[in-house]
Amino acid sequence: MTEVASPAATRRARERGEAGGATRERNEREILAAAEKIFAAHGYRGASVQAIAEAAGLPKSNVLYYMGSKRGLYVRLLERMMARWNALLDDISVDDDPAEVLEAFIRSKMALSRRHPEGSRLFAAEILAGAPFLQEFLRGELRAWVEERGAIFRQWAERGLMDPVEPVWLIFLIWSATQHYADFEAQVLGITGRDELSDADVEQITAFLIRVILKGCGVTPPSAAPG
Amino acid sequence: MTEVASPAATRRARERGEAGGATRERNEREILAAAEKIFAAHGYRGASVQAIAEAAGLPKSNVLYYMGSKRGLYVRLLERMMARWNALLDDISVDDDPAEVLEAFIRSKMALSRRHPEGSRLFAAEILAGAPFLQEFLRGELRAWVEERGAIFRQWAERGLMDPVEPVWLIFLIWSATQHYADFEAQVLGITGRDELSDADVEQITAFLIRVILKGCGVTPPSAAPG
DNA sequence: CGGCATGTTGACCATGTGGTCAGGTTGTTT
DNA sequence: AAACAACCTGACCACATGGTCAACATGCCG
Repeated sequence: MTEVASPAATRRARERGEAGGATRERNEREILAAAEKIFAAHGYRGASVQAIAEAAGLPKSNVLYYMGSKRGLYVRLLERMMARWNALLDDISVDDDPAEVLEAFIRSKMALSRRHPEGSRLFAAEILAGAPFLQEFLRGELRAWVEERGAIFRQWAERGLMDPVEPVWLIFLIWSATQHYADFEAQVLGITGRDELSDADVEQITAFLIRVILKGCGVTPPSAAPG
Repeated sequence: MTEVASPAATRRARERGEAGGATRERNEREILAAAEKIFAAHGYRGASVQAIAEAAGLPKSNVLYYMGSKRGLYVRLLERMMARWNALLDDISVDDDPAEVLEAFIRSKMALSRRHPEGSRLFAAEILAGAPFLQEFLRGELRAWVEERGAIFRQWAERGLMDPVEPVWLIFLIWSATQHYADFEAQVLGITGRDELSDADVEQITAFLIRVILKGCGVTPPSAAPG
């Protein structure tokens, strides 16, 4: 009567009337989402494949069938997050307006933390552990990214468009301030006494950061630019 | 001939000519330091008593003999860190100078992160995991701490001593910016290409943060106060 | 239908986990 | 010396870990 041996996930998929090839894609997505959450909360060692499988609603064996190994799954998640990261503020030039660029930088970084809080925490946990999987990325791509932007900031300072601050510390300031709301969400919610931050809250925080950081660096907002 | 059964730690202690009661104290200190490092890097679940014992140079049984349980050890470490935290910026008043207070705030928070990077990371890992052991502290003591300081910031704004910024976001900004250099040390070192941050680096960063944040909030340094 | 790739999973394995405990050594007091 | 508490630790336990595998189900092609 009841189809005892029908795989749970496939059965569920079929009940929703999904097309053939969509199952794999859906399962993978669900596994990646579950894994991101577990790895973010407990770090690489603290996460167990069993816990990921339960969060994804699949047997442990199935998770390993799709992902090969715990390590492979973790690396894949890190790479996904680095790709999102790399899409940020891809091209800026010395001729751009500092105020606009810095505002866009803060906004897009804040949006990334808000859209992918688990990914952000996953990254944080990896760094806390000493970045065993990300050494190369940090010392290579990311370092170059920072230096390129830093060079532009410096030229802006020379042109008198902003104070002569050390660009690297400025970038770290923006990173930390924005990342804080994803990584330390539990602290933020506990102290503010809320269940979650609304879009309005986030907009208010973003505006605060833009205002304080731009003013703090002596960057004049575009509307007040000398004509 | 050789005293086979003499406990390793005790033997070592005696070789250094330590007094009687000092051994326990020394072992406890060593265990706490080792545990802080391991918990900070791998979180509560990811840390193993075995790893802590090895880092402390003691048998696992000995660690459990001193600390009772993994959980008890973890809680003890958290409490030690919260005590350090609570000692910060204990009493400020509306009549204090905003510039001096904010500078002292940033300086002392930066010093805490620098003096106890492992404790700082331990705290970060606990928050990343959703603060399972610190809910009470966050919603109680720490929240009250923030609200008290916030009230003073607000009065300063009313008196025109600083811009009317939301105090909570300002406190989070200072926390995140300072904590960053402990929690994300691996990232900072990777990007700057150094082995460690020197005292001079830290002083430079501290000065940068003080300058940008005070200016960003419209706080006039004491030397330039209207007379 | 038959055949083959793909998907699915319970049972299993070696290893690691937190924690207990018996049996020992040491330090202190008498 | 004797007695007692404190200290120390290897051996052990029940359980969880990441990963393998054989057995089976299914999807798709002819």
